[in-house]
Amino acid sequence: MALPLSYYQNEDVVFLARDLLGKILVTNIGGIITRAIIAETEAYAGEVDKASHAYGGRRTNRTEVMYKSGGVTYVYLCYGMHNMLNIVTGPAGIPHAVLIRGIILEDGVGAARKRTGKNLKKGQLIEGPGNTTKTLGITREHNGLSLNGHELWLEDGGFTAHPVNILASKRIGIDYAGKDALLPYRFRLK
DNA sequence: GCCTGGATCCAT
DNA sequence: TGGATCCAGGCC
Repeated sequence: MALPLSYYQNEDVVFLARDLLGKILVTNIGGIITRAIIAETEAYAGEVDKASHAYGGRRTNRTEVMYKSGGVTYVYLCYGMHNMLNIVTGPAGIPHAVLIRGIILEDGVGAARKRTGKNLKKGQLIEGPGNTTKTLGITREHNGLSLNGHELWLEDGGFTAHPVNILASKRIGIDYAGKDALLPYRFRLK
């Protein structure tokens, strides 16, 4: 069962970034199902967060999807080669997003091996947002998809991470964000 | 229209 | 530590 869209409309993006740990992320790419547990996330707090693409209310073709009502994907290209998957959260007009930075591969190992060229195993931790999308078969073609659809969705039924099993730290690769670079918005399962 | 650099990854 | 690779966003 996919999580209801109402789940994503919580205004507290930092809460959601933590809560998404342990949830199951499922892709159906051309009929091939891949399932993985979310193991690492980062919160991007919309207009007030210097690290966010929507900082200062920036509204462009790329960021437009961030302003939608929570429960859609935001996928963009980074460094000319890596697709980055975000979950848009919050009510319409509030451009919050959660970056998925790491997963634990559960099902669809064969497809994941083919996509990555690596000898991946069930239960293996996949680190890094670029590696995450590559493993799951996500590209920019999956930008703006509803998480209520048939290609990409989340399920409960992984587990709910206990606070003592969550590591909070500052975010990666956003040194340009000044003070905001120090915010403890990165969450990992221990 | 041009230029800069990036929410990365991997080999060196 | 640097190269891959390309486009968004800022500035002219």
